[in-house]
Amino acid sequence: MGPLDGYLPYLLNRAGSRIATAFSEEVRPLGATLQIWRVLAALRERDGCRMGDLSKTTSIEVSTLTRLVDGMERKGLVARRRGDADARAVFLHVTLAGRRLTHRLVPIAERYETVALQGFDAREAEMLKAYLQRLFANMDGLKNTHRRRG
Amino acid sequence: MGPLDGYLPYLLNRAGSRIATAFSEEVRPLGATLQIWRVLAALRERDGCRMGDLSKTTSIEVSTLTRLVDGMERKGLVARRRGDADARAVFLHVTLAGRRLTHRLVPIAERYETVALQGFDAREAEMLKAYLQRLFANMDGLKNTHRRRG
DNA sequence: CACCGTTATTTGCATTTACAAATAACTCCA
DNA sequence: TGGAGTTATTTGTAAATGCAAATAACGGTG
Repeated sequence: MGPLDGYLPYLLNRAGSRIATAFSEEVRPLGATLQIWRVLAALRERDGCRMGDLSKTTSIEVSTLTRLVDGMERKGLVARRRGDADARAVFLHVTLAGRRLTHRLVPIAERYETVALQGFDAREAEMLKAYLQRLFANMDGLKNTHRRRG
Repeated sequence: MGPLDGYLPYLLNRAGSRIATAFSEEVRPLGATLQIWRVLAALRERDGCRMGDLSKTTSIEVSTLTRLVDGMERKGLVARRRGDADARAVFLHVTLAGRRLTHRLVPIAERYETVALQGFDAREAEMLKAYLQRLFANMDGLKNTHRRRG
């Protein structure tokens, strides 16, 4: 065990990408991808949200999200709807097909959560999650610090 | 706070990508990228390791790594060396310029660790790291399960 | 030694990604 | 009302990515 194993961003990335690739591989036969799942999961939580919000909750860059949503629209999973109060905004809605796909993905996602947390008792799992929330909040705090100061 | 905030892979990805983008942005002026840092960090721990090992420790897909290393070689940061015992293997070595860049990146990386863990006491930080190690081990356990069974 | 299956790395190619610029629509204020 | 400055999304374009196929070299066996 070298110094890397004590370096938090490394541990974070290692764990995250391991889950990501495993999940991706598993949902591919369903015609889904990890990014598609992220969008569907976000919409499951709040349907009809705008591109910008979706970008924030999924951590997918907006321009990337645009094209991802293009594809999902072509597949009939979601539908864009221009805002009527504010015509700049675009609201994204899941379609029936999208909901069906979501229903197939949810149990897989749940299983991954279970597997990832194997050997954790409830208290430990909660602590890990709370730590990750705090970590994120810390990073969120200095958002744009680097650019804005210049 | 919706169900997503209790979903571990989501929290992991959110925290990880936030750190990743912030770090990337910061090292860009130095002519570095996050991926370059990952390679240099891995080599700092163990110089002269093979492409395959490097792929594992950095979580960068081998074919991606090949091209990344091409670029780093062009920049004079690393040097490939064909194995003499096994001519299939390629061993990667940091050059002087690579070490110099590493020295400039290390303090930045350390700062990110500090910022990410702001408000954590030593015990909490250690627990978080230990949890992430366990999480990774859990995922590592079922590596390739999906494909091999077929 | 020649062949076969395996392993390490690279290459081909289509897709995904990100930054920056463009577009479109808003708000505010003179 | 008519800019000026801002915000939301998309598009242009170059680079990064990942899968699958290709290449190269290994180990063992006949």
